[in-house]
Amino acid sequence: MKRNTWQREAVREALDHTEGFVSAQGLHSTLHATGSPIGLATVYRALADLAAAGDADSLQSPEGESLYRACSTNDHHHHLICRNCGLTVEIEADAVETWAKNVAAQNGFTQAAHVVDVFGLCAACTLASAAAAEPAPTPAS
Amino acid sequence: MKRNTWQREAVREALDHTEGFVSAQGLHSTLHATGSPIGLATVYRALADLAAAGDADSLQSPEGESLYRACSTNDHHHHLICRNCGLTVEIEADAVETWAKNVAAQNGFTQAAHVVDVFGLCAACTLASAAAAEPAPTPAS
DNA sequence: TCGCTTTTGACAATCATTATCAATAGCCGT
DNA sequence: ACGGCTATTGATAATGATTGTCAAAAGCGA
Repeated sequence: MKRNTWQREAVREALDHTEGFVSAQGLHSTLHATGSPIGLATVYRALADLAAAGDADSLQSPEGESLYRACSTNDHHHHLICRNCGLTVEIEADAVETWAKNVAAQNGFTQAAHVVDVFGLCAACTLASAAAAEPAPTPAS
Repeated sequence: MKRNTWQREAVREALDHTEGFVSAQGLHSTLHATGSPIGLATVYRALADLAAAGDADSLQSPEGESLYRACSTNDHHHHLICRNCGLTVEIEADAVETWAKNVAAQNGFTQAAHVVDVFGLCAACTLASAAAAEPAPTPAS
């Protein structure tokens, strides 16, 4: 049976109050900062439960950490993430959803889950990056 | 300066001869199996170099490991991967390519890279899984 | 309220990956 | 072809995130 503990509530709430993605460790830090003496392992477990229950979305940062985000809507959507500043834009992808389902079905696959995320440089970072590249275009020794 | 070592060649070749994705560790094992006394750290480095040079693609499995695949063709395609037996089916996704590009552009993003992979259970594993689930469908206590 | 069961939490274990650093081997200029 | 400088290698330790362990504490039903 699933019991109702303040710890789980705390994690859920902390996640709700977070915009963008947080790592389990980050969320743990946040919770500690707000005074909760919650344990790290518990945060991991709560996060995993939340994700399993569909109340949270999880993805992996390019660095390999698992990031979580509150799933405010039932709508399944994906993200466009700036690899430099972390800006996250929610994108709808009905076309992709359908495509993924079809592709899986056509190949006899079931329980299809898809990883669809677009990483890039947002407008601001594109400019910054271009500017940073200017000063030292000479790799000569 | 970039030197040319047999180790790097070995990694590149091993990757070329591998269909689907391999983890760095897996590739290391494969290399050892073929007799190369190459070191694990070196495999990681070579793989990272290859990826940085655009000669290899990398993605992360749902379990958090980094998987690599040879970028043998200019054709950009994606994969449908069986999460149970590892069967990999190459899939074309022109529609997705276009979609990803558009979405990125619409949000001012540049250098868009997308991670589009579908994980699921292949037909065979679906059957096996269903069979395994049969014996105990009653969760009652 | 009582008792059983789940959950917690501190810590150890695990796993992939990266850093370290001395020894080796490539490459360049002579 | 040779010497020397320096990138690369590789064994191992370090790191860092995540998961397992297990006794103690708390929640929920009776």
